[in-house]
Amino acid sequence: MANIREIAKLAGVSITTVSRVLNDHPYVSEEKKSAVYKAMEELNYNRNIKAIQLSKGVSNMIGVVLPTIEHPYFGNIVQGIAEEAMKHHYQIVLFQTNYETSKELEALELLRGNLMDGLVFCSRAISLDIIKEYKEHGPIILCEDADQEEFPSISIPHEQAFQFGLEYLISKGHTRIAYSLGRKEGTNSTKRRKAYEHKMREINQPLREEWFFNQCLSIKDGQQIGRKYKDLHEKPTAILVSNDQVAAGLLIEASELRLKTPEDIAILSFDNQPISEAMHISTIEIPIKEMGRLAVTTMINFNDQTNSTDKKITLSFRLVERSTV
Amino acid sequence: MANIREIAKLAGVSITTVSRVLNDHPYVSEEKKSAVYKAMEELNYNRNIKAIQLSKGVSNMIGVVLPTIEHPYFGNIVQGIAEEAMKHHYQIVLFQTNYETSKELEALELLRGNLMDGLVFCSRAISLDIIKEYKEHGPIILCEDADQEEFPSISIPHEQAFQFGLEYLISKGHTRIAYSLGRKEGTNSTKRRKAYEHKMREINQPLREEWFFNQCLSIKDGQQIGRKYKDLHEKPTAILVSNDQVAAGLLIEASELRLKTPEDIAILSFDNQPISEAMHISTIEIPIKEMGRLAVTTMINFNDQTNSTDKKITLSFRLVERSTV
DNA sequence: TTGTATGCGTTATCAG
DNA sequence: CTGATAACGCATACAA
Repeated sequence: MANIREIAKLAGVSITTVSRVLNDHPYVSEEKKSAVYKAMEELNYNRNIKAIQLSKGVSNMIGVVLPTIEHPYFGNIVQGIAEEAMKHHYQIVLFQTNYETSKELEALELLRGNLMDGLVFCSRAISLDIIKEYKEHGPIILCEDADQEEFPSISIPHEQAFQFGLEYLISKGHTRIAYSLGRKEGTNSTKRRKAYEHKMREINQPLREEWFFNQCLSIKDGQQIGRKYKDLHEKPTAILVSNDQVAAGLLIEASELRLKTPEDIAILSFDNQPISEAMHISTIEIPIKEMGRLAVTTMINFNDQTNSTDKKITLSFRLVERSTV
Repeated sequence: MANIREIAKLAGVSITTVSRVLNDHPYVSEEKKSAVYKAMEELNYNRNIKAIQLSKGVSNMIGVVLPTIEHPYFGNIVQGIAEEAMKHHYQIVLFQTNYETSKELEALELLRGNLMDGLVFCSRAISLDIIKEYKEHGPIILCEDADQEEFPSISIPHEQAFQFGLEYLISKGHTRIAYSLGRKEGTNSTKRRKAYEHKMREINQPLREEWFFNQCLSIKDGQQIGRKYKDLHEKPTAILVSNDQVAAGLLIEASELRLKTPEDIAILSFDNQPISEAMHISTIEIPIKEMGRLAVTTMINFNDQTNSTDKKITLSFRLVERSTV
């Protein structure tokens, strides 16, 4: 592995000159330049990026923390992150944590070790207090609407969106409304839950524990809801579910139970993934990919932000009416 | 940012001793050790991983090249790669290429620059000849059954699997069989196409160009097939599709066209993703996640492979009979 | 336009 | 058990 020093020696110039040629700096005579190129050719030279990064003190790498890449929601965020990162010549380091705090901590430790320039938390299990300890080691962007002012965040107003969904269902004549969430804890889920409880109180509906379905992320979880629905004494007329995958599963199970949608059970979900379009599921679209893109631009512009006012970005949502409500 | 030198100075020891403490080397007296710890505490010391990597000449990073993370197939591979990589304390650098050779080349160039220890090609557009030029810069693992001996590969025997699928359909009485592929070019698709043509010749069936559906990857593509099917003069009685997403889309469209499955059109797909289980789609399971895992172990063991006999790993497949055939 | 010298932060060798 | 010194490979301030 030839290095810059050997190139310099063979080309009969200084290391600096080689470096200049390498980085397209001006003020290098054509003769020296070609001598350097020739030497590089001869010694089969390869730049060592890690050395450059060490010397410059940056890595052009962004760490991305998420529970799993297999869920469309996170696939989408990563897609957005990747697209934007590529534009700015950043690489992406993926941390699949499966919501294990030890793995999330590992990502933070690598940020501390300067391996990456910054971190994007797509979702987290670890407490904000712990994350705060790593604040000095680089920009950390949160893709959630947590009640904090420490970190920039990109988020969907989950509380309003959930409330909006409930109001839409109510406007369609429903009052007996069930709901599902992706996680029991977790910022987004908590916000949604709060919105639900608030709204039900508003229309004088009791909170029925058996109308709340937890840990619902996949198609399978949606089918599970369908089977539980069947055994329910008191049946809801509508359900607001955590995402399109769950809605798809529920719809499949409902059709097998000979339930009509929306007549027997209306379904409204979130995300607007391709599967919801294919199955004509009414859904509330949230700009997931855009969230990923903004996370990257926010990170890159982190240092030249004079005011901290625009550190918390809130995206919008949009109702997509199809035929399950 | 305090460094090892400052720690040494404050602790009143040499750099070497600090390094020893940092790396849990033996032969350091307790007093010096605690002095070093104290200094580290005082100066708020953080190790610089890039410096370590430069010094050691390794990065513990694996580059993963794939067209998009949004497709379940690749999500699955990455899941496998991530799980195995984590075990061995490797990080993953993601390259979303969208099948653009320039982006694939970028990944190769970063391998050349020693940014990663190795590369896994989950799928590629770039020619093998170009990849070969980067062979010396680190282990490159191919997740495909290409006709080459240069690189280790993990693959599904697509030709046999496709053939097996066709034979299964034939055994169910079908002779008029359509098929879809994910890509026009691409190693796997080419293999599948070859298997199809061979089998059709065997049972004396003509090759009908309009029974071949290309570029089929998503649910939407599957629905598209359904719409095209409707307008077909000569209709096939069965179709072997590229993956479960496509099958799901086709099944949805078929049901909207009031077509019965498998009576009017039998559907057999590949992968055995959750969606196929949910929709009772018959499919040929291939161990995608396992492929990712093996790619990592192969890469890690790359150097201590004495013989090259086990460099090409072929995985198996398995028919999952459900109700679309 | 070119080169010298120093820094980036750590590990490894070798002598003591 | 300990430490000086040389890598690792490159960038850059400063001097010429």
